[in-house]
Amino acid sequence: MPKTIYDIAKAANVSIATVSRVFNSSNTVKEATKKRVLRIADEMGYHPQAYAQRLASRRKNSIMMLVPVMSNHFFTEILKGTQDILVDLNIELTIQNINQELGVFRQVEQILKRQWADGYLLVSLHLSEQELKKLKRFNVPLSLLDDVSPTFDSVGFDNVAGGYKATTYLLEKGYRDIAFLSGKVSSKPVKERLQGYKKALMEHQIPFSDERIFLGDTMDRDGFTEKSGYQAMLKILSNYPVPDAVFCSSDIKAIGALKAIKDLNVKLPMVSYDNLSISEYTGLSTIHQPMYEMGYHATKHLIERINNPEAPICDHVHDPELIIRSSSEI
Amino acid sequence: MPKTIYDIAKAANVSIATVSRVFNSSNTVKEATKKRVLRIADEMGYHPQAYAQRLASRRKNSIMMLVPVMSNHFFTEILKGTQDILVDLNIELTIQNINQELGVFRQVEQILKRQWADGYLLVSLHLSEQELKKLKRFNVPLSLLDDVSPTFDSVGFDNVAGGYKATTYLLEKGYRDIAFLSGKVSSKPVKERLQGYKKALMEHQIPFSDERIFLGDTMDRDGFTEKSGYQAMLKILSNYPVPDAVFCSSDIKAIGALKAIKDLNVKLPMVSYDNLSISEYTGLSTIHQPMYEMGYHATKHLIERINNPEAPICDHVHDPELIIRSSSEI
DNA sequence: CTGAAAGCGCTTACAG
DNA sequence: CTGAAAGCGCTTACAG
Repeated sequence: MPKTIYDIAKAANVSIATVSRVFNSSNTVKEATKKRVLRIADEMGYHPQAYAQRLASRRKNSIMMLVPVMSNHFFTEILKGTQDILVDLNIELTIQNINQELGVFRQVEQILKRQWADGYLLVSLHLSEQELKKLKRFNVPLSLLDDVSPTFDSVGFDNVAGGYKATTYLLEKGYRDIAFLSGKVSSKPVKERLQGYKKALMEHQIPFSDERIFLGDTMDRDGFTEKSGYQAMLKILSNYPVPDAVFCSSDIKAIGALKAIKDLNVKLPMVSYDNLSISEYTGLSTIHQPMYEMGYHATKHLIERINNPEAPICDHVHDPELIIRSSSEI
Repeated sequence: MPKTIYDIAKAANVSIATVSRVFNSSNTVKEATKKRVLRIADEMGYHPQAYAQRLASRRKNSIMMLVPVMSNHFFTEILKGTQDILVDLNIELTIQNINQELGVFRQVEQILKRQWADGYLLVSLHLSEQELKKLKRFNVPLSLLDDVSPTFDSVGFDNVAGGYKATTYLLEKGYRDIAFLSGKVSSKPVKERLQGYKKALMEHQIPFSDERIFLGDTMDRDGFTEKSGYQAMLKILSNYPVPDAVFCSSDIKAIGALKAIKDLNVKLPMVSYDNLSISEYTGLSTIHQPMYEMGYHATKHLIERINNPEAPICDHVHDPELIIRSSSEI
């Protein structure tokens, strides 16, 4: 049987209040008593139960991160930024995986209701503005990461600008027939990147055509997989006329696409999106997103919001940066 | 202010016991009452608080996964296996990140003491046998993943066999001077893979030499990074004589190594380890580990252990499988 | 089918 | 510096 505060109190010959004070590092406890209690607690393997503690204190000292883990590297970087803030403040972080197939909004709502944490970090969840407004009623600090919204604090990317930058680069190199290697079309970032692509075309007086959007057949993880990129590139290369450059919606897809290009032994310049750490080693020209900084800022905003619920809402939009490596230089 | 069970009880004109029963889907509540309570609760945005609920019921219905998130793809696959079991059983999963720089054992101990969950899944933590024994005293269900131990249920890989298989393949192709591209030498999987490498050499009467072990300079994430692989391969290629084949301790390192090979425009056959999903698209010959299955089995064992603490300890060791692609075929 | 009441393991004014 | 006691928001025999 696990030990309780009563067991420790009895063994140390003090009241439970004293034991509690020791564990909450109150400095009103005599040094000798403190030491004794700590020793006995250690011997008996005791530590206050998280649940009881949080119920009684009504403080949670914890924030929760909701993520669709699909985003691998992306997520790891964000996590580093988050942890760098939290460690100093001694705030606990719990990660909850959101299953994209099971109704994202309902899962979020369920979690908020249960009052696990002092605040929540919603990563890449892309809820609609309407859904976000509904979450307001829980009246709980909440920060969006990889998203922008007037409803909550948010730290996002300008995906439109990213798509625009990537496409413009290819246009300025003289390519006219640029394909868009898309992810799942309903995905918010994909839509925005496409929008930037269109804008760039328009500025160069190149008509946009639906037929220049290519998709893989596999659509798990919003189509952000190597396989899906491979399939789409196969389609691009079997098209007539073959486009003379490609803007690819993600690095992971680009890795798959690169293989198709290699397998068919052709050349096709490509710029993609994300700048994962493998991208540097596979020579991808790509749009970089400062993920660490995002994690850092979003977490910071959340903490500030917890401490001051009435502060004006703030949103950060990080500018995308184009990084040129070999994939775009034929 | 968040609503409590009292608010709902009052609004619905029932006792708090009835409200509680509704949320615990007891079937002793009259259908009409149930509906009314549910409607009112929904209107008021009420749901039982996790903390209070778990304290009162002494059931947690939740398991916790402890991971050093360093392992990207690896982890994602495992998570899928875990979730596929948990969803059906309606058990909650909490993910806790373990910081490898902050004393793994102490963090684990701390978490176990706080009694968050009914059981814990320790992923790739590689605690020593001695440390594991110390955890016994918490008397809590615990399953190891990517580890083997007689002390707890475990699902691991035979890293020695994997290293042996990879090296033997290269030996049988006729290569005699095979380098080992290592990760951090203190890492348990690295040690074991090295052991398999040595065993294979010995069987072919090839003397082992420390000078054939190459390391990168960057050692974050136990040296499992592209950068570290790149650095190490640069060393290999500047060595005289240049080895005629390489066994690389991880796919991520191999991606970096591949770039070095390409940059210097040489050829060097290589087999690596992990079979990440990018490996298929970058042509890595590698050792495959069935990660999904592992997640699945480890979770299953944990649930069984929770239901039957006295069952005999069981451990699964998954056999590694060699997958040949282009990187080893010059 | 429903309610009154004890209890889960803590924290924290309050009093000394 | 320490203790007695109320309370955090729930669940669950027990009784009806």
